[in-house]
Amino acid sequence: MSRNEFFCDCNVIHQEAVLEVLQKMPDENTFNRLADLFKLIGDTTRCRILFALDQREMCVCDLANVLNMTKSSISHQLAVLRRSGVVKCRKSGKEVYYELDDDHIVKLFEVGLEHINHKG
Amino acid sequence: MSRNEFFCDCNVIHQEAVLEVLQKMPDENTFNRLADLFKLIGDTTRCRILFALDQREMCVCDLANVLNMTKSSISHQLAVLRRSGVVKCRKSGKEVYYELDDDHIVKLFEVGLEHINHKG
DNA sequence: ATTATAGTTGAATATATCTTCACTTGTCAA
DNA sequence: TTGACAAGTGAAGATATATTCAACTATAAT
Repeated sequence: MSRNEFFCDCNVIHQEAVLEVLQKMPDENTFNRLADLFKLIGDTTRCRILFALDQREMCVCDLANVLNMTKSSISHQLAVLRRSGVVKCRKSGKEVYYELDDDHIVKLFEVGLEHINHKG
Repeated sequence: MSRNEFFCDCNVIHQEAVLEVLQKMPDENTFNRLADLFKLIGDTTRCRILFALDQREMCVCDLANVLNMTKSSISHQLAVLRRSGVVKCRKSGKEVYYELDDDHIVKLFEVGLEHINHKG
């Protein structure tokens, strides 16, 4: 096989391996959404927000105190989480209360914690 | 309660909620490691590499062809994955074969895929 | 030995993203 | 109606990170 049949800057070592795996690979969109999901929880601040909201519903000010960060910073991150559909909110007077809106997030945390407790 | 007992730029709305959640929160190190884990798989390229390696062991050149990217780019990302202990490699002649070295990664993928299939 | 190739690596550029700051909005209380 | 405060937001600055490019190493084949 010549290198030009594939799109990399090298020769193909194992053609059948490449083709076999290519067939099994999900499409680009799936990977983008998967990576976006993990990127979403791949930030210390958002991790802590989600963990806190898994304990109980909280308003922005409470979260700011729990995380020891400014309301503005928390609010920006909550907007990200809201847009991604992993948290939802309800307004009550001047306050806005947030809670988790996704069971999978908790599962991901559990598996993630297993991982880091298992490793050094 | 005065605002100065807490560290945020606002008053505390629900003191007991804050204290209760604070008690349940893991320490900083745990969140850093958790976020780092998710950040690790929160990248399209690394997602695809890990997915491919979950199908079978592959060398760098094969991976480059599967992902349609340069060897250099793949190699950089493999170094990241190696340092984090989620892949391991063995050398054979001129080639270096990589494989998954972490069961949790596959579990995380499964839960992640459930999530994105469940949502729109 | 020389050449070709698989793989790694450092530096640089480009891009994404997190926090801060200043301002705005909406709601409650006086 | 005015003041206070919770929350949201756009812009800016700072930081992190992904890919490219150009060496460089190591191995195999001639």
